Amino acid sequence: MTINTVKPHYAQIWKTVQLIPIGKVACYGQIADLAGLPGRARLVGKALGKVPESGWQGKTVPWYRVINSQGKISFQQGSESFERQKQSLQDEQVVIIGARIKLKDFQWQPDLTELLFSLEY
DNA sequence: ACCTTGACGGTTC
DNA sequence: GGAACCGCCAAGG
Repeated sequence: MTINTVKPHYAQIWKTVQLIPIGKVACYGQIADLAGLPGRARLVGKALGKVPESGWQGKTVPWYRVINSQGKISFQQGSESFERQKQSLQDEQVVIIGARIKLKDFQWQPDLTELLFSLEY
């Protein structure tokens, strides 16, 4: 995957997702805001669906750390994707009841000053 | 250029 | 909680 073949917005979203720490989760809308695309939560979902398996810019993209604003995994329960995401999160000690994750305990709360550097604004 | 699709979100009931 | 409704708008056909 080269930078030339990728939509700028996708790249920006993937880059932001790479900042979510192990064992934490973020909401689609939250990622959109941090990526400089306020209100574009749906675009984040789309972009995650296109995450290259091989990773992006040398690092993997932890797509499974992104859930919806209600604290739930967005895939339909029981689907293959759902189980894969749930398993990946549990592997990082994230507690999941059904499809629900307690945002209060596991939501990523980024340090803004740190972000300024990471995102190279 | 027009139309449909989305791993969404907030509002409201 | 949860379901229905509507706004959002880039991307892909």
